[in-house]
Amino acid sequence: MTTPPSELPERYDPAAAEARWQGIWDAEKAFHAEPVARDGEVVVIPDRPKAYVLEMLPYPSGEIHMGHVKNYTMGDVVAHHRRRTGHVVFHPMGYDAFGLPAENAAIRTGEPPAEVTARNIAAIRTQLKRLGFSIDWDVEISTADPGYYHWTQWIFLRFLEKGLVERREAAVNWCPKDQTVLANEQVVDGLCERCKAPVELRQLPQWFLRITDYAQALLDDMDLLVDWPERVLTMQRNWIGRSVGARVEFGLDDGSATIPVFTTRPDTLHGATFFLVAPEHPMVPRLIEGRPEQAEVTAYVGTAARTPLAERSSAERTKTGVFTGRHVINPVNGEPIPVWVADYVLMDYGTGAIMAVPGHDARDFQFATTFGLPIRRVIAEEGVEADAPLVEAMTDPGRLVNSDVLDGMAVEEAKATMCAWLAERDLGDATVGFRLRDWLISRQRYWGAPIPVVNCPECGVVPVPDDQLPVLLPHIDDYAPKGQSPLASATEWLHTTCPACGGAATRETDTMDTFVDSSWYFLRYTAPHLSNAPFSREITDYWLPVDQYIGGVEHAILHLLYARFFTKVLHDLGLVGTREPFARLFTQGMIHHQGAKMSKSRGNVVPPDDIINRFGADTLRLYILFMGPAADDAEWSDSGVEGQRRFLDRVWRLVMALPGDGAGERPTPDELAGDDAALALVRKAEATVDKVSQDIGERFSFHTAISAIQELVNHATRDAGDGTLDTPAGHRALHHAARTTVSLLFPFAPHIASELWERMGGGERLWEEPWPAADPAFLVADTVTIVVQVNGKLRDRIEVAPGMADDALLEMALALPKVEAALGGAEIKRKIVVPGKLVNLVVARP
RNA sequence: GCCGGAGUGGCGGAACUGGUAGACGCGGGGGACUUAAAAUCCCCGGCCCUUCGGGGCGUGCGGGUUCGAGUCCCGCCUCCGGCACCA
Repeated sequence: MTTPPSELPERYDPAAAEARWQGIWDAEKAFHAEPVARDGEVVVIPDRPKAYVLEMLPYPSGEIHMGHVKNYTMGDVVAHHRRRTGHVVFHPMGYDAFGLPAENAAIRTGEPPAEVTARNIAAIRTQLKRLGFSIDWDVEISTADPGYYHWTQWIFLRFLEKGLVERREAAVNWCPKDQTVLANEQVVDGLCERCKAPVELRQLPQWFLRITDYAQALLDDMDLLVDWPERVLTMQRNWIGRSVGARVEFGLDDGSATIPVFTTRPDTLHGATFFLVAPEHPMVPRLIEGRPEQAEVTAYVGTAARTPLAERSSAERTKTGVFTGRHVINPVNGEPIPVWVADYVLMDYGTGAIMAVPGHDARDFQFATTFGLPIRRVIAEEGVEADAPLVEAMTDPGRLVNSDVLDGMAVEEAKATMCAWLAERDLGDATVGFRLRDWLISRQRYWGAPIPVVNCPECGVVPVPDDQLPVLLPHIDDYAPKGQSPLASATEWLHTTCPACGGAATRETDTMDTFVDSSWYFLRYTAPHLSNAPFSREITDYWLPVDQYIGGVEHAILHLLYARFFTKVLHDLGLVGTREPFARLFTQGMIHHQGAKMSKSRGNVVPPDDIINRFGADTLRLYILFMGPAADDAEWSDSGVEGQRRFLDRVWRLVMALPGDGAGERPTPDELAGDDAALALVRKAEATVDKVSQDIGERFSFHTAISAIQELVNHATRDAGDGTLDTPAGHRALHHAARTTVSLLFPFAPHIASELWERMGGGERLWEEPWPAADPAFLVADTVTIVVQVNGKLRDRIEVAPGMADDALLEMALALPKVEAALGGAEIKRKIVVPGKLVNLVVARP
């Protein structure tokens, strides 16, 4: 659409109206909610029901995109609806402001990240305000503010006290381009999620949060997440990867030590013919010390360390390994089996060592075949000989063979029996393994919350005392990565005294993963300026859990798992009352354009500001929700946007052309009696109220809510145009339909709705007008359409009064000429009557 | 391979509990208004056949249950997402 909005007065002018209403809402603090924790204030907890409506906070890149528009518009519709249905609505906004992009800009331009970020936040805020969201701007936060990261550090120290923080040397994912360590979650297909450089493994001292301690709780409490999408729960389950099995101790041949393994198949222990340890296994140097194999094994370990992660973890790759010259004793039969080092064994899963059962594990089978190691059958299918040779690993169910006391048992029985057998002899026990790894939170970067500890040559790692928080980011001149944190170059900041002994010490120079910041932000909104605590228990107990959380499915694992973990720990520390942060979650689909995800590199981005400039914010809000089911991906269409603008213009014209009389309350059925068109329109309005309320309140089905409003507007416009409503009752019906339309439209298109509401004499404060409730008297129709079928095929329809007796319906149906023709004189074998719906006549098929 | 989700007109989609398939919107065709255009309004759009009354077929494919299936069951196919050398 290239034509500028007409200057004609009857045309709606979004620019003027939107600016005006945004000004009114701002001045009135229309969307501020209490309670919020403030220094020295007594808290009053409301007795009305609350609704905490939250959308995932944006990273302040400086520009919002259509995904943000969709996310925040959905949240805004829900917030408006809850507000007008009697809830105290908390609807805050903030910025996930630490992170690499601002730092990378600093490396390029030398401008401090804090300044880049402040400018970007201001730009984002302006764009969000242009969309007219009902956000409580009084509680806005930025995770990069010292007032915020003070408490991120404080929470870190609580984790430290609870033993949930660990500093350890570990093989970590290292991105050579970003010069930093990555969390497992940030490595995708062996590449850095951010810059796509191949990730390397490095042994470095790093900081971890022990999320694995909460693996089981994270699984168990999914029961509390009744309104989470199934696929998100599945993704988290896959990620946590619980498997039930056993820990089994294998003694070294010289009796000097035992090496534990984790296996999910303790039933196959008699089939273990060799033993594998990971190259990084701490026992490796001891195993080969002074042996002829030492040189070869050491070389293999070195090669494994240099092999890129993606290659090493590829299932297609041929198995490699090297014999250590040593043996361990299989505890079930005393048999010595050879110990090999193989890089398909992962040090950070299970115990870093496995028993190899080539007969019943595909990977072990391949290894045995490659290196000529024995393969033993211990399970046989029905009708297969116990010693039948295996040409591939047999992983199907069957009966145990060649397994002593287990012989003849089914797999499940054998597992249980073996676990009991091992436990009795103190050789192992039933246990559970998780795929989930501890969360690596240290980053060798500047723009993050400094890890609040001091490294003292005498005392080791010493936490910074609470009263010395926050550990502020120092000013530095050069942000370029050098393999260690740029913070190390701030010498004055770096050198400090040990809080424990007072001697010379240095500060920790690593900063925290930004996912730490965003793991608790939903709590800080309730106390954005509180200076002596991160939040107040009394107030978080009122607001939490978040009633409706909305965001992109790309956060299904990372952010949502971390935030759940944080909430559980804070709960166990007695700091919050809830075990889960987000009671209901909605994950939205992405907006595509020209067949692909919108991205700068593809050049297919449609900037929201452009659309607002051309059509107004209301049109954009309406269109983004009308595109399709909110959970699905949707394809951007310029002409689709125009369609929604046309709709708003139609609403505008409907209201502006309302007759001078007829305004007022909803007419009663009696007042409309005898005026069919007026009655039908009021019925339509009431049905629309019902439909829209359900679609917003229960179904998250915004596109059908909008179509329902469009149907009402079409109905009213049509009847208003052709004179059918040119009666006193008709005018009242028309006014009621228009008022209902505007009221229902408000959550989607708040500016034009407010403007029209005011022009209809409703005043300024539509945001707090009670949500309409349908009058049930109008929801029962005075006629219903009965479908008449013959053998299940539609033949005719009849209009009858509701509640007509079955016999009467049948009689009418049988009298229909079309039905008579379809029956063709055949005998009716069965008559089905569904009251209010249909009649189905069943005859013998010719 | 394992787990989860989805397949409906030219397009996005609707049909919520088994009961009128295609609401609403986009695009398309025709018409009114206009000097013309834009805007607006009206009409027509699943496919095939038709003597213009209507008839047949139709929701990825093949079966089944049922008076009746887009919806339920069984078996496939395709697409999307997650996990995957995790012992």
